[in-house]
Amino acid sequence: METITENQKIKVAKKIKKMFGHIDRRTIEYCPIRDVMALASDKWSILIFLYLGYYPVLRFNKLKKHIYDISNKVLSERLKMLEGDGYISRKLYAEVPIRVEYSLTDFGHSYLKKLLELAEWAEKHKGEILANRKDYNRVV
Amino acid sequence: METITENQKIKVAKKIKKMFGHIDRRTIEYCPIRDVMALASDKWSILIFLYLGYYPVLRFNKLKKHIYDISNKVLSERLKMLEGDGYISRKLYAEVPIRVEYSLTDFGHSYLKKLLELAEWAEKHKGEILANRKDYNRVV
DNA sequence: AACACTAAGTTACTAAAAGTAACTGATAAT
DNA sequence: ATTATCAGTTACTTTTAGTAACTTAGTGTT
Repeated sequence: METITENQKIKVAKKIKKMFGHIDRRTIEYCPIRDVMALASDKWSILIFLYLGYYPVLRFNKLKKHIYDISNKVLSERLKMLEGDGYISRKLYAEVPIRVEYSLTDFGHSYLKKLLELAEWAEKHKGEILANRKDYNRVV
Repeated sequence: METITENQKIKVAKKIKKMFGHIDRRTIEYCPIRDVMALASDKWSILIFLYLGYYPVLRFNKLKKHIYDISNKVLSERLKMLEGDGYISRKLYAEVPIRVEYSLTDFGHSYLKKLLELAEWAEKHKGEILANRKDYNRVV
């Protein structure tokens, strides 16, 4: 694992301070982490971002087939919310049967770029995690 | 918003492909996104990471006070899981009353570094999101 | 003409997860 | 003797997620 110096830890703490201002007040007033990330870092949202980053345009059922174990209900909800926050665009073709195409907006791509780095970290470190993973019902 | 070029989009798609191999098979076999991120990008986990990045050592009730609206139950569960996956270390002092200190491991700091970039993105773009946010019960 | 078929969801229902509030256990201070 | 502390746990309620059947409208099949 890449070692992290004390200096880097201090840098991170400063960044968090800068970002939050007075960190504790921010949680109560308005917290972008809670507001923005709750949707955008949701487990299903992440997969939607990644699949739409890989396949530029996907229809509802294609996306569902890729994620394979998401329900219509939740996929539909997440797509609406992600559309509502501007990450995703939805194009409706009034054909028969109906056709709907989903794709990332530029805003969505901007987010995905950052999200991907986190995903790459996960991919890189999955081995460590699985090796270390312990039953989390500790004794003491 | 920073514009994203078509070239950058293609780069992202390639990275995703590289990361997943054949993306669809991976979801069914073992997917680090699902496994790792489901815990580490959870809405409460994110706050735990950020507070432990800001305050290097926190006791249970202090952490709870900072996050302020997390329940004992969920905080306890998340801490166990994050400890189990190696992000967090837990030091128990058999004093009276009992004292337990939580802090990030180096592994946890390594993850936080990446997570922070995503959080900074959220902080930077929260205005746009709130301005664009639409009631997600669309009509058509 | 009657029937199944399609895509993109919605709906009613059940199961799982999260939130709430009271409780635990050992000790020290009042 | 009562109250307080800390780090949780437990039983119960509420919210969220998962399941499976249904919808809508036109097209192709029998």
